[in-house]
Amino acid sequence: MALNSEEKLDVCMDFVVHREILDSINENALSDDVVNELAEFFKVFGDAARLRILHALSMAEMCVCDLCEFLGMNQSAVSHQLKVLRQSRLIKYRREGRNVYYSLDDEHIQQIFEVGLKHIMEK
Amino acid sequence: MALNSEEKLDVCMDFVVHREILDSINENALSDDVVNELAEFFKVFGDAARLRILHALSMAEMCVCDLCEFLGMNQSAVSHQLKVLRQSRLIKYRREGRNVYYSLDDEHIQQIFEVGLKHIMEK
DNA sequence: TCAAAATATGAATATATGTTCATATGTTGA
DNA sequence: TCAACATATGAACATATATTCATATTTTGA
Repeated sequence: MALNSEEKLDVCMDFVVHREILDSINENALSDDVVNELAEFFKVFGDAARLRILHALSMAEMCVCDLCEFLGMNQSAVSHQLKVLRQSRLIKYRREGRNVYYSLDDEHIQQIFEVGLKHIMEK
Repeated sequence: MALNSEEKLDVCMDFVVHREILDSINENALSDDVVNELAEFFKVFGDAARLRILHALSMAEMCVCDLCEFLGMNQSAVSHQLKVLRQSRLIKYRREGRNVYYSLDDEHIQQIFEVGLKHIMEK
């Protein structure tokens, strides 16, 4: 298990450069499960249409038809994106007659936007 | 420009359901530029390998070879991912002899991780 | 009960993204 | 100057993702 700096590795051509650093980083590494869940979570924010939906819903509950008009996208595309957001548990919905009203279901979304905006503003 | 609730729209089959809400949301909508930049920014976090790189670099400066070993990925794949992170200005590098050392270049990365972790832990 | 509206969804297609392979570039020590 | 190492990168390929199209489901009002 524990390699020392004398052992060969197949990753690079020669020796690993900093064994001590690697050991300490491996100790504190996130589990595969956590990393994969995190990636899935952020992936959802990596699409302009979904961001616009989330941002709109942070201001008001909206039905699908409202969102189609706001986004300028057809109903099917919007519904597909809403499904992605639902499955990531970022939004929730309620039915009222023929309409389905969507709203945010995560109090961190605002923070996510803030951090992202800080990054793009400062750079 | 300003539609009232009597006018037809091609997005849905009939009338927009909530004109007032749409108007106020349109007023506060993010610009296309900002939304696209935000999406590009979050897209970078939407990959497990890049998350692991960022998380590792939050603990220590590392050379490419270290990262290959840590990730169990080949050198080319790692370099390609480092390029993505560089271009998003999330990491910086310095050369020291034959090695190139990478480190974080954005003080918001920690916060991004925290918010993401909160989400996956709570749900 | 039936037609029309609002929404959801599967399949197909187009596009974006990640990895690999081969090779180029930059650096060092002999 | 040259060989070997560390890293970067273009092209090809495989996979993932977004959108469209057609159609299914749910609900309401007549």
